[in-house]
Amino acid sequence: MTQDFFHEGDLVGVLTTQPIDRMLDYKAPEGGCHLGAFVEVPLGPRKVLGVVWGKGQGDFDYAKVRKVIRVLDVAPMADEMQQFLQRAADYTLTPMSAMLRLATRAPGLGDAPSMRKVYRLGSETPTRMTDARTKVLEVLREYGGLAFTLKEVADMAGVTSSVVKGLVKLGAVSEEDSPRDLPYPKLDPDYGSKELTKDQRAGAKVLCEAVRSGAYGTTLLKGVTGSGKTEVYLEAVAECLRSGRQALVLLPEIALTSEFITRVEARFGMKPAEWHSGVTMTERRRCWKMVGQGAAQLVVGARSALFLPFQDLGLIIVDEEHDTSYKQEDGVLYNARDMTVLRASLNSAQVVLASATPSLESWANVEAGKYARVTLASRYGVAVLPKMSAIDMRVEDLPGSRWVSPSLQRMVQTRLEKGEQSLLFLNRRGYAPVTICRACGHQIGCDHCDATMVEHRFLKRLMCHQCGETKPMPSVCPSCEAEDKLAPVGPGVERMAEEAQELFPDAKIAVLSSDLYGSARALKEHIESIARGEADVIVGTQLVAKGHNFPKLTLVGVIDADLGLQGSDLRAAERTFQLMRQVAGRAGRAEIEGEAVMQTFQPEHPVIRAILGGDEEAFWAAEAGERRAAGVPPYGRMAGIVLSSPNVQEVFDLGAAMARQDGPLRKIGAQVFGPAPAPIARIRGRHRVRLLVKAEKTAPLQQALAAWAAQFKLRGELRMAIDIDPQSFY
DNA sequence: AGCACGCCGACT
DNA sequence: GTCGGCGTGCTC
Repeated sequence: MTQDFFHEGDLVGVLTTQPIDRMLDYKAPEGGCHLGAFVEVPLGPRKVLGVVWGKGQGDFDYAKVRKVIRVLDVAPMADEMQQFLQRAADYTLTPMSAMLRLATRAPGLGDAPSMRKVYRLGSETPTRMTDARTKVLEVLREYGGLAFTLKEVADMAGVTSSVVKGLVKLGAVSEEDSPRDLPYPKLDPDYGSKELTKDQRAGAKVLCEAVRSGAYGTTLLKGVTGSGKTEVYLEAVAECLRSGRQALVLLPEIALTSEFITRVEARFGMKPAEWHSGVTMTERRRCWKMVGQGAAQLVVGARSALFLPFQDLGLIIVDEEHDTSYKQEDGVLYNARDMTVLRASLNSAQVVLASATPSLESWANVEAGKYARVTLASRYGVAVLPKMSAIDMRVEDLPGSRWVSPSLQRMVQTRLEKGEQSLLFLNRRGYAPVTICRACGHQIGCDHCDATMVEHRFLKRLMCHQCGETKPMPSVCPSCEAEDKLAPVGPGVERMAEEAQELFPDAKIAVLSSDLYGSARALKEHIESIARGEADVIVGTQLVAKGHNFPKLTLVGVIDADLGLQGSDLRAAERTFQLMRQVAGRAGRAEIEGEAVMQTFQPEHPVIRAILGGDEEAFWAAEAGERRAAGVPPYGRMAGIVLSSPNVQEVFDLGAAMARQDGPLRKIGAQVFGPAPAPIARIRGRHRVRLLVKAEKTAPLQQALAAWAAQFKLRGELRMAIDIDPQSFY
């Protein structure tokens, strides 16, 4: 058992938020401190935030050891939280100080609890009554001794604040100091229980029993849109609240929170705590502190809510678990879904991964018996699938620069005439074409990798983004030797929009791509206007799949269904499949029948066939088979290393040196690919180069990566980021 | 992260 | 001489 209290003068090891990747020894302050205490410590000329991580090392010149300045007035970090941060740091190869910064992302933690004046009914009766005074006293009497802020009282009574102040002077209203950070109102698990369908009841029962067990476990909750997943997992939340433990619901997008909060309020009578980048500083601080004191029973938030200081976390819901935004792509690189499972296992908590279209990782974990599974049938009985079919692009008569086949064009035209919406879907955003032969469907691949070559316009060459190999653009197809049939595939959404406008000159075309919007709000407004019908044809990327409801949408045309099938992005087939299923869910809700078509050069490909067949298990089995054969996640492990610098030469030189000196990686049988330009080759003036590392599932990848990276000193402006389990590959 | 220290080129 | 660029190292 580790020591959990330190007396004044004892040596303690403190982890600070400063980027020093080790504990520093301090002397415990007057009155001592607990293990896990949040403290302020002197560091050079500054005072910094830290956590008492354990006993001091005692290996530092004792005369130089300084004393902890003070213990902050917040709950100490729980032992499980310390372990969680340590394990997450080890897994993601993130310095501990950066993990601690993630866990202390609330303003004013060090401040004394801030106070404000509150007002309640006093004991005296004023000698002279006025209408305004009567109003105030009536309102306060009505709320039986509850305290309110000055503004609240004045507003409720419909008087000015000076009336209230006058009553304070007379003693008829009392004025007191009260902490600004108030506990969240109690949620009532039985407040608004809804009548559930038989299916939902069965699912809820399984989840509630798991919660009652008080042990760790993960359950995949699968149900199509409209099957009532939310109601089911809210029952698990209710059960968690009854057991007196805290619950956390993670949502992939801030845009979804306000609607969700409303549903929580309807179910539990009060609003839960909210945590994401959109909440105010004051509210953030309140949330952080109250979560730490156990005075917030339920938190609804974005992925970073996983790092809140829960005292007794019993349940974590990851809604839309397949959503790629759970993977943090800058700063500390972590996958919130995976970290959720880690945190829950350390807390003896339950995890519910909810999705209509689960990720292959989760599917594989169910298959392997690691996760339980609850499947909800559609509320409308048999799941309604839209008509799904393929358009064989090899037989379509299509000019070189066009991507909407005549067949698809006719289908869109039909919808236009009926006043319905069509969506032209591109599997990836930006401009990242594949070179394909229009005669035989052959895609030009890299000779060294299982990846397609990407045309780089400024270089006038083809380049492999896995290994960096380049070759000149061939004039005949390497497979069927047809001349002048090679064409770049994968137009950017902007190019698609142009084509759509030419094909449908009278239609209103809307482009929906995340990189076209400055703010989340502007994007949300645009989505809403499209949903209202202010577009006839939507040209969009992945974004459209994110749970937005377009009631008038009845046709989805996947422009480039092939992109996922050649290893350019290992999750592209999965995403195509998820999109198709989500369209299916939507079509099942609307009264009008939906239809989905995929343009493909490989209609006989097993993945395409599985998607069209509508047989999910067949799709996952086929996809799992491909990934297993390729040794990629979830059957193998990958890591990305991104090097960046304002100096192009510098990054490429280091990248080449790292690829050469791969001893530590070869020791564990891992392979290095690259360097190649990173997915986004230049960000804010910094050139980026990426290496990919592939290893067997059981290989000690992190240690090898650490040893490998340690061989290189980063000087000047050079930066290195290691991304375990990267999401994007293209 | 900051901040001091120190080593080298360019200036008063 | 000495001012100031920033590369290196330290903070308990």
